[in-house]
Amino acid sequence: MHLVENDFPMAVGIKDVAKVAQVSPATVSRVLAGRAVDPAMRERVMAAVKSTGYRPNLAARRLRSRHTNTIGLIVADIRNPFFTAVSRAIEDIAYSRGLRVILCNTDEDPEREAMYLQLMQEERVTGVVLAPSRAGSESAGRFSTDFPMVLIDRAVPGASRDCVVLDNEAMAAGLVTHLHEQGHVRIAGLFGALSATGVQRRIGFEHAAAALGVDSQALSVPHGVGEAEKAVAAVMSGPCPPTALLASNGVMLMAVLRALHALGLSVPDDVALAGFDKEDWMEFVGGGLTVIEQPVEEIGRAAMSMLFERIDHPDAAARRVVLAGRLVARASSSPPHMARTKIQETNP
Amino acid sequence: MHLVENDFPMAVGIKDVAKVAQVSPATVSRVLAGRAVDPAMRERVMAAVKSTGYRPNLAARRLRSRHTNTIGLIVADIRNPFFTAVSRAIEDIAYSRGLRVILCNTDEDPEREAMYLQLMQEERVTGVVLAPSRAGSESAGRFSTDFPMVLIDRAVPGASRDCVVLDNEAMAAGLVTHLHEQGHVRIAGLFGALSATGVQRRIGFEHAAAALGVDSQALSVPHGVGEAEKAVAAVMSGPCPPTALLASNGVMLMAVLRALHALGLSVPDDVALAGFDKEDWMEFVGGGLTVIEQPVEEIGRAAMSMLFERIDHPDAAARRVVLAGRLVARASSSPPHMARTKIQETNP
DNA sequence: ATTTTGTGAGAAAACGATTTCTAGAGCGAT
DNA sequence: ATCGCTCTAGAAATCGTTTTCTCACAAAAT
Repeated sequence: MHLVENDFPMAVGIKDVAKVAQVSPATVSRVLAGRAVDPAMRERVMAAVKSTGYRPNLAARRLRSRHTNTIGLIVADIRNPFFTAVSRAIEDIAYSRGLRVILCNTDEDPEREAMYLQLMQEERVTGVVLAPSRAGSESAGRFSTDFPMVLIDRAVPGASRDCVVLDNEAMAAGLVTHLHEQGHVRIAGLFGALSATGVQRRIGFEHAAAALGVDSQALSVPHGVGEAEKAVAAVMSGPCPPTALLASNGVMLMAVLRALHALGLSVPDDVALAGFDKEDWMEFVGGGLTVIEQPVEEIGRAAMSMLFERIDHPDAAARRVVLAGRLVARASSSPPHMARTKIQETNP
Repeated sequence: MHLVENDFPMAVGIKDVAKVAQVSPATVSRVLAGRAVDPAMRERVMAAVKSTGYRPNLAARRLRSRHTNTIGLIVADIRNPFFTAVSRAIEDIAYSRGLRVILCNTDEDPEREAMYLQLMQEERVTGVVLAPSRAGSESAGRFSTDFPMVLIDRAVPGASRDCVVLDNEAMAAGLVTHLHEQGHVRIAGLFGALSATGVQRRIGFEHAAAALGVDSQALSVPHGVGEAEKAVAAVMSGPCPPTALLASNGVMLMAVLRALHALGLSVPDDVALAGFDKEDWMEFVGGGLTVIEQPVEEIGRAAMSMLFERIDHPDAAARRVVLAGRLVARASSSPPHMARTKIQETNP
């Protein structure tokens, strides 16, 4: 027995198919594009395609036809489950519409973001969905691109660009209100320093805290391993530590949890915890983590339909879709001092 | 103030640049490709590129040069953190080598997998890294493609194809051995029905259990929400339920956890739990989940270097790289009956 | 019966780059 | 001084399709 030798399929092109089917290349093209041709010829062409194993060369097709049927999807962090969820939604929609997707991951690096945006230009993509980094959102918002683009998750408030975002301020305020209702009056919030989202959530947090008379402390945490841990350690070792912590996204939530774990503090007995982004595992820690769940599918759908409309009407006015999240209240935001209360009941 | 009007950049091509720089298109091409040209001309060309805002058309470039500098990455489930981790590693390597990546997600659907493989053909990709579904791995293993391809994570044992896989049998056996050492003698394992990986882990599980005299029960769980929950409920409600559960991957582990939660059982007090794939949150549940950690970066690196070698030597013999995982032993695999033991110590 | 209209198929142009081919220039060796 | 070699730059061919152009033929309208 020997391996299947490479029979040298020798790059069968449309001309070869045409020769086999005894028609012109143009006719093969027309058959493949599903346009009107004589049924008998169509039959011959289909047979020839099958027998030759012909696969059209997409580069040639795109060059000549001048549309790529490709969209770019540029996200800041593919490991963040929020982005993978949105990506899947977008990908499904795109492929069901016959569009290919180029997925790019910037790792919150504005330079890589710019590089990818330029790549999209060179690919002559039909459109782009972009979750910009903070620095990126400023330039992306300002400068005009050759292709339709919609921003998701993060967007500068001023720039006139299509975007779909969460109502971050309201959601952050909702979280603070919830914690306040649970009896928390000293709350610290940790916000990503690099994303517009983090900034907006911080603003909502601070305003709500001020309005409710909550003693609040907002920290901007740089992107990078260990940063959140340091911040939590600092805030919890103060003279009068907060009774509740708020994290501005799922990754941050994870980092806060690790920091608390390292400090030997448990949720919610020693400190309450709430945040953004719902991930599957969150129902198992701290008796269930209280979070704002984002409508990921809807974000994807909205982004894609905005993109399609933008493609159809390049000169229409920019629109901004603001979606609401859902507060998932669970045990991690329980009232403060429960642990101490219990001890007092038990000890004397 | 009015918006920036679209000034119709009107598709500036290499000829326009050539005209501005007063050289031939060939010279522009050579400058851009970094080949030897008169420094003065190079200067003029660079200036012209900058002033015209020229971006090369990749479709044209690929058509003429006959290489796409693109690799396809086809994974079964992008939401599975294992695949996102491997994807990131591969993406980083590819981009650092000047290759673009097309990321595709098959959702364990052999039909989509075949569709994507065909797409890769049409894109004339330089190579493909594929994590096949079970049905897919059989066909992908058998049939020859026009491009170099390496399989990751899952691979049929017989087929002569490059692949990099975990030593699944040994790792599963290691997990069983570990549980046995902890005193567990009744273990149930849940394995994905659709992946070759699941099958191999099941074999390792069964062999090790038999060798150690462990009372084992192996279940194949179909892909789909709720399937694992049903299986766990069935196995735990039997007359003599196992004292430990083993899950064949991270997603399964999550599902088992949810099922146990629903049944009101806690880990490890009511039942021990261990599995494959290490995710960040796992240190927080059940006192820390015992898992086999896969060397994701190394898998990505190995896959890429195999792919490069395959590209350089298309006719070399197929190779199989088998990597070892690392057992992360934590509290979730604690000895059985600890809860009862504690109660006995405390109560009398 | 003749002109108009419409339709389908082949020939040829075009898409935008890279690569090959060709010619001229520079330079060292005989 | 001539030959031959290397090297650079422009002209032209080329990659594999789709699209436009052209024409023949058939059906509809006058």
